[in-house]
Amino acid sequence: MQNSRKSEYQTKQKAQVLAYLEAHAERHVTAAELLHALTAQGTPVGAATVYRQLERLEAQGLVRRYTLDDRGSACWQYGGAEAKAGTCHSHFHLKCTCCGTLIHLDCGHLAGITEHVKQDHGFTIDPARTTFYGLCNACAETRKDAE
Amino acid sequence: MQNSRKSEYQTKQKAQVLAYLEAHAERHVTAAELLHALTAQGTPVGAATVYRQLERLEAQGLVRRYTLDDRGSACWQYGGAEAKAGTCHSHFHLKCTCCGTLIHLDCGHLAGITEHVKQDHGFTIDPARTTFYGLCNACAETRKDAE
DNA sequence: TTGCGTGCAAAGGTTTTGCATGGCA
DNA sequence: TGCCATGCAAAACCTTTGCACGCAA
Repeated sequence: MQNSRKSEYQTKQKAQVLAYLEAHAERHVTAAELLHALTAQGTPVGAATVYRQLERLEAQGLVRRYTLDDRGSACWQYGGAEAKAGTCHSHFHLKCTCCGTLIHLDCGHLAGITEHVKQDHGFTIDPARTTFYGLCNACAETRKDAE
Repeated sequence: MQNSRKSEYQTKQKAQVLAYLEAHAERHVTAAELLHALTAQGTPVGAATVYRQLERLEAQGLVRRYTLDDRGSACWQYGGAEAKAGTCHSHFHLKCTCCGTLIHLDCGHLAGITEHVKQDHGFTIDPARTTFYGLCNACAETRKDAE
């Protein structure tokens, strides 16, 4: 494996995609949304290019790809500095199934889970892939009122 | 909201789909596999019917729908008696990203997670939706050798 | 100038939907 | 008999791929 990477061009489209993901780092973004938003911005980017850029960004570890079990549409989220530094490997993520917010959870209690499961259950959890689904405070309240 | 459900017919196709899911309860089954297997069995079922049955079974809580982030293909797994009895709500699931095995994890230590996160982080985890991804013992060994 | 990145269009696959027919109650 | 479920086919949808052109280095 080599760290050296082939010459990579700096294009407007690449900058646009990355900029949008960065600007909405707290949310997950679908390919369709990205496509539509860039078009609305007056800097339309082809679908193929969007997917290719996302694929590359994912390979570089700058964004993470999620798959909501709604339909077959995937979504991406900017991990940026954290993902680059690799700090996200040591904690878990909470994702609200209602509003889609992703919460980074740095907590010693939670960190012990990985060890516990490995020791007692013989299963190596991959925190980078594991996400807790549930309801955030705001959505829990809203739903409580609704029911 | 009514608990009474409309009259539901008992058809061969429904029995076939459920039987196959039950017979492979330890695995996740894709729609394509289900379709192919039933055809091979000599009891072919239309694609539309398979999807409609899966949708219904999911609504009834008998099977769970997963989405592997590989491609846009979903997969289902029988939860059966456990899902019916609702016991799966109190524990978490471990899923091997390598072989796809699903492990039910009943553990007091893990059960405390939900409470802890709710208390300290204001987030209500839904164990029924949350799955830990990682490597099971077998796959961890295999991968260790490979690398 | 070189060759990577882009755009368009077409292909690929999965899942959904409409409509006429068949089968369960 | 009445109505639900099925099957077929077509559509919708997301994503990938091929190829020629444009643009960054």
